Amino acid sequence: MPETKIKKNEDFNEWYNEIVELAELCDKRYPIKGMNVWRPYGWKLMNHVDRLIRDEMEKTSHHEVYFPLLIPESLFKKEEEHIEGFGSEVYWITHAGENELEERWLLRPTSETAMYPVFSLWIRSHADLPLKTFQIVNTFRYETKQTRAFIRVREIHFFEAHTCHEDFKDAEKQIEEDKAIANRLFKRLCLPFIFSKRPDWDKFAGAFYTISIDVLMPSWRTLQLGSIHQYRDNFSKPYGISYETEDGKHTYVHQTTYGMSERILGALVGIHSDNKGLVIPPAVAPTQVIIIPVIFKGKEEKVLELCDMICKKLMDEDVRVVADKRDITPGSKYYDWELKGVPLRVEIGPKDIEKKQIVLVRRDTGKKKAVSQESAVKTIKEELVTISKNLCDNAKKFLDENMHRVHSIEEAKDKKGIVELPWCKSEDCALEIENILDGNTIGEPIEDVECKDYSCPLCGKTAETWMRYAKTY
RNA sequence: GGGCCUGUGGGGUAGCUUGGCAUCCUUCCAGCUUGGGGUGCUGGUAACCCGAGUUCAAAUCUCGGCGGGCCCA
Repeated sequence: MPETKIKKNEDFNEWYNEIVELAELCDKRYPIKGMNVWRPYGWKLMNHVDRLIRDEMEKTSHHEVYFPLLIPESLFKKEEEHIEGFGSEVYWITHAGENELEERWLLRPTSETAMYPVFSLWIRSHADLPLKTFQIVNTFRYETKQTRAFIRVREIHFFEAHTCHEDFKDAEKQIEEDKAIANRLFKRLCLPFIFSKRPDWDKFAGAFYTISIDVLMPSWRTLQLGSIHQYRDNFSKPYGISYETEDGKHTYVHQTTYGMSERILGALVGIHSDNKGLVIPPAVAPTQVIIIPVIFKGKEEKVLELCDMICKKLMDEDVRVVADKRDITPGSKYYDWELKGVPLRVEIGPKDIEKKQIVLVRRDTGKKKAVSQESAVKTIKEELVTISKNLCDNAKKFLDENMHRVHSIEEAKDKKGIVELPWCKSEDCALEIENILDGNTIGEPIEDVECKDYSCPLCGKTAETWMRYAKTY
């Protein structure tokens, strides 16, 4: 069996580095820190994730746009908190050709300040609302900390949805829709997650509030995969996005945004994969089924014929399938495709021709089974569903086993993963607990928040809700 | 923000202390062979991160840069 040198359960971070390179997801040898090359397989995988996101956007009447990469300094500076939050990590363009620019431009760290001046032109009346847009682009943040493939990078593959609404209430409805989108999307990715309302001091620069989408990695650190922001009219005022109401008055729109990145890929790799390589959920696997002909000299014809036939049948059913006819031994093909995380392998050899069967091997469990050629397509499609379910279940089990609702700091100290402690809503208490537990605040739960029988484990005041703490990426 | 480690063919390494022909495995290419878990054999391609310094001579010593990794705030 192929094995990584570093084992997942011994040194997760090193294992992760090894696996992204071995599986040819990205090439980290590009000579700028945090700017990695997407290799074909990694990019295909990312595109499949993007495809699911686009599907969800389509279903919910968001429209795709593409705004320029460069933003003039004057536009960027209109919202004070925003520039304070991002100021230290933007890349500036100061020169073009031989000339110094009169006004500096920056590479978007996110696109609010590029889009909103234009939204103010697009939106004139209530009939233009809601405006629901999204784009999938590269954004740039000058990261000074340690970078890590897909998890902390300087050029970010970024999904950002931006919406404008008549009032706060309608924007809140959008946030409900966003949560439903997350539920559907991450189910297909087999990634169980938690929503948390981030504490005020840690919300997005300029937001009224922020809801984060976090998963728990096998290193017991959380990884934030997405954010949903309620802006209220914090941006529409400085950027002048107003509309005429039915009764002829002018008022500012309320806005939301939704952001996700290639961190999803980092989570897929980290959570599902093993020491043999990637394990990719069928929904995003670039190849869902790999067919391996087992060829013996003189008998290859019938084997290849059957491979082609099964391959074609699966293609007709929209299964992403490849028949690997390379002139190398079957064993080395098994290694290759296990490394690449293909969910299901089909082996077809002379024995199978005789018995009118084919052999299926699952990537997640390694289990083999023979099925009749007649029912092959049906069984394969069922197996893909089963594999998905199994990946979901395993990941859910890990998350559940590592979420702890406790009432004292002492209890919290020896827990791995995410702990929830009663919280009095004071920033000082939360920051002190961060120190004691050597973790970070993730935020408050947004459901099941009842906590009135408990007191803050630090100051002793009656708790108003729970606060989650974890080590984070 | 602070500290430590590190950079040798595509990947992984030996050599560095004590300066003098760069080791081995793997990958890759060609051919034959093999084929239900990396088939075997033969041949071949391919490397000292960049710059400056010390020296007759630098992968090796010194300084700087860039890159990679780890730890602490």
